[in-house]
Amino acid sequence: MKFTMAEENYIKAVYHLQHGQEVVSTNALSAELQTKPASVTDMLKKLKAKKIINYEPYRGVKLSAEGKKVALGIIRKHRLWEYFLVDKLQFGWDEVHEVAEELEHISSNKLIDKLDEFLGHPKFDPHGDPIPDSKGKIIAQPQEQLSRALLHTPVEITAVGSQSTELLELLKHKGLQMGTRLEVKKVFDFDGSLELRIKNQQVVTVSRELASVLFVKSL
Amino acid sequence: MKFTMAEENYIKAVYHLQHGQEVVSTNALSAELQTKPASVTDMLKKLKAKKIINYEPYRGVKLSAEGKKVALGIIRKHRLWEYFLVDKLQFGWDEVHEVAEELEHISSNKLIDKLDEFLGHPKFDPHGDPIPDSKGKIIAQPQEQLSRALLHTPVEITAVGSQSTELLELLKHKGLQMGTRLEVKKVFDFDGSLELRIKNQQVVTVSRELASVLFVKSL
DNA sequence: ACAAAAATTTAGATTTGTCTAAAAATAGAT
DNA sequence: ATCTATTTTTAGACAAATCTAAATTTTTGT
Repeated sequence: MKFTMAEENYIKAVYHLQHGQEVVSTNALSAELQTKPASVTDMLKKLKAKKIINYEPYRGVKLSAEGKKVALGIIRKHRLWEYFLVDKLQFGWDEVHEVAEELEHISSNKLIDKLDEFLGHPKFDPHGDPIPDSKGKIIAQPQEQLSRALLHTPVEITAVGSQSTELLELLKHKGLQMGTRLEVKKVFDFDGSLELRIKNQQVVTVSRELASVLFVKSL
Repeated sequence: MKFTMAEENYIKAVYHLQHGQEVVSTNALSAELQTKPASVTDMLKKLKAKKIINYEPYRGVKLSAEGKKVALGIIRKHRLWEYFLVDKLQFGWDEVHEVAEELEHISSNKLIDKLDEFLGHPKFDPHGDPIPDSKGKIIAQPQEQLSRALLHTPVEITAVGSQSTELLELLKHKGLQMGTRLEVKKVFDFDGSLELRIKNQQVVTVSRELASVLFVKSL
């Protein structure tokens, strides 16, 4: 089955919002996609007719089995292109998201499989998110939030929970990126902010909000 | 200025059809773009309003200076992507056109400049067509039609005059591609067909139509 | 349990790019 | 020079994706 760009963007948004949630609300989709709730309702009807989602009016929405496959295909393309941009074209890891949003809609399957091979079948994109394989299989990452890391224990940043320009700008400013090694030195109960020591060098402070979207693994 | 995909396709079509012709007709655009003449008229009004073309009703259309710049930008993207697909992803030179038709609409200038650099600033695409540089400068190719080549003179194929699937299929079948060396052995006046000897080996016959869209240079 | 608030859907309109059918303009042939 | 054939444009309609405003359903607080 073929999909328009708009349809693909809705499918991807449902997939992303579905994590944790049982069903996704019209309002959540409207916020994610920067459209009005009324527009979301229209599209949900269309996707339901195509059997991509399960949807009953007022009851929320989830992807069908078929919908999940489609979503993983789009995410595979997005993350492979991001890897290409960083690894081959020397983009910064914080500048690739918008471009990949366009590239992910190129339809050729042959293209994406050859790109995958050219890149050496990478398993993670530059933000640390796993890349689905050509059958839609995706490595489940045991992600630990930085905000729950133990004090004085060396960890490495493995993923960021969003690709917003604002978040990526903040990370760059603090000197944090994928693979950065650090320890939590102190937690302030007042506001949940953390004091980190990066690679035994600079000390930086991050807010509770930031610490909750940074994922780490112990070293 | 930003353009929709449909607008970009019209701009590119006017550019391609303008070669040789003084002005381009509505019917020619309608044939090239597989749309009805009435749709072409609508779009021409829109592009005229954006000052991309010079157009007076019933009088045909040509690109403005600005329009030419836009067209060269799109062609640059198309040909760089074709080069990438063949050189890096190992596509056959006859399979890349359709995919490049999609990739050429990706908007990031940074992407295309980095791609150009990654590819080593190639001057010709896999069909032998020159790639405009980032300022829109394009090497004017002194193209000689195979149908006008001298008898018994070694030449090399440097370009093909169209990217239609049908043409590319025929070339593949005849064992002809970019860089193939051959000599014209005989010209049949009855139908304008040519007998060629490829690399001093096989002899193949090509029609007048085919010979007129193959471009060669003397060796 | 029920009224107010919030979320969601419906109804009707808009924009973009396309179409068909009909009208108008141009070009060609004698 | 004029009439016919061809080309092109106009007029009106449609599908996709969006919007605003109004109606409806669900949730929440007391």
